[in-house]
Amino acid sequence: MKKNKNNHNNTENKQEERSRQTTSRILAEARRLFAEYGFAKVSTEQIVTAAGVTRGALYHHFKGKKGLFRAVLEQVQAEIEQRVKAAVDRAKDPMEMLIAGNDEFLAACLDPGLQRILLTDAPAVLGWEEWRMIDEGHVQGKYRAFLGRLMDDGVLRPLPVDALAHIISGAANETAFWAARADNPEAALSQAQTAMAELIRSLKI
Amino acid sequence: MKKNKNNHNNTENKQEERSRQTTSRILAEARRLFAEYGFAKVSTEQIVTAAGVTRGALYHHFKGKKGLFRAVLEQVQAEIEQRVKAAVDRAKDPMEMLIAGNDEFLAACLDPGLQRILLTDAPAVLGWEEWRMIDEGHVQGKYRAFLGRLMDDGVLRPLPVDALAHIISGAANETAFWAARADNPEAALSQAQTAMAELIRSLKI
DNA sequence: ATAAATTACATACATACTGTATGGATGTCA
DNA sequence: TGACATCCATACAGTATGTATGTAATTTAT
Repeated sequence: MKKNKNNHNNTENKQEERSRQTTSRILAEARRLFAEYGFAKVSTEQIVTAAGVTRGALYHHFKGKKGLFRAVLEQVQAEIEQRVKAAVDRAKDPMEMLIAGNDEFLAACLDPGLQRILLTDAPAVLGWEEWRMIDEGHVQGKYRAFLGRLMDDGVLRPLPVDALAHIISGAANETAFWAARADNPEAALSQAQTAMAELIRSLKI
Repeated sequence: MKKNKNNHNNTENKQEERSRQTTSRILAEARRLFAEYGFAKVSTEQIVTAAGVTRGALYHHFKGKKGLFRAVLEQVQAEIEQRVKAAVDRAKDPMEMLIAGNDEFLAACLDPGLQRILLTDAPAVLGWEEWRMIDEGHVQGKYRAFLGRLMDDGVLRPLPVDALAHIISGAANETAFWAARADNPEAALSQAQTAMAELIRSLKI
């Protein structure tokens, strides 16, 4: 037997608990260090030392440095998705949902550390295709869905949905970089949100 | 004395010629390998072997692997700038120039190898800020210039120029990735160009 | 013209980092 | 309780970068 399958509820399992602790501590330190210094400049040794374990633990729980990065990325993506989803749900009609989601995405990406992980390192480390596939399940997919729906409803002019989804999401990514580095990031964020909203609205029929 | 200052015309200088040869061969092989495998997966040894020299030559002419990458990037940027410039010059009014330049940029970025160097690896290797500064002098600056001019002329709605320049250029970058990976890249390119042109035109007053 | 100095590399070396193999300690289950 | 699995530390091998040193070719100075 491998798994404790009939351990239905919370029969306390010390190993599982220990694993979770170690895994999450490695994950947390990796995220902090990747955010601050970037993937290439952080060694696995630094990460595990900060987490109070050895590289053995890292390679036991993750598929190498890349695997660890992937896990960090998924965590970041999940958090952003949650924020965006909440903002979207607060909006009324689809058009406002799209814009609210975009606003929230821009706001969430205002942190340079998060940007480095999500937008700078991820495509380089995982390759654009894998990055895109991961993002598709979180942010990118939503853009496409809303744009498609808005076109079907006759709110937006008919345009190639795929192309447009990438246009919008690419614009958002790059704009987030810019806003984060601006002299006044908050003001820049606001400008970026306004400009993108204007642009999206100008796609109406 | 250090320099051969009074070597005005083509008094043949063997050392200079040799340097140029070596430098350009290293540069060419580096570009080819970076394009195919990405910065991280190519070793300096591979590059110099392909170029028929040793790592000593590389470190003599460039500031390490990063310095070599920077040189490759500048070369790529210069080529793209030239293509874009030519396309812009062929257009009539400023609005058409902007769109023609954008079309040409998208077309130039259709090569995945070029994308990897210019859009994927460059920000990760050099950091977003240095990447931006380099691009500012080539592509990004032109977007801003045209957008600013079109607003001053009252052709485009008044919007924050900086934000808009990043929106457009970010959209172009991401769209290029998408088009290059599409089942039919040529068709996707065409769609991307059309969609972006539509979007830019919809910013008119 | 020849000695001195500079340039353009090649070679050798020190260091660092990744991934894997191995082993031990603890926990789990029959 | 004994077999087995899990978790993780340690040791090791391979590879990569950057630097220091040496050398031959070439340019400059006298």
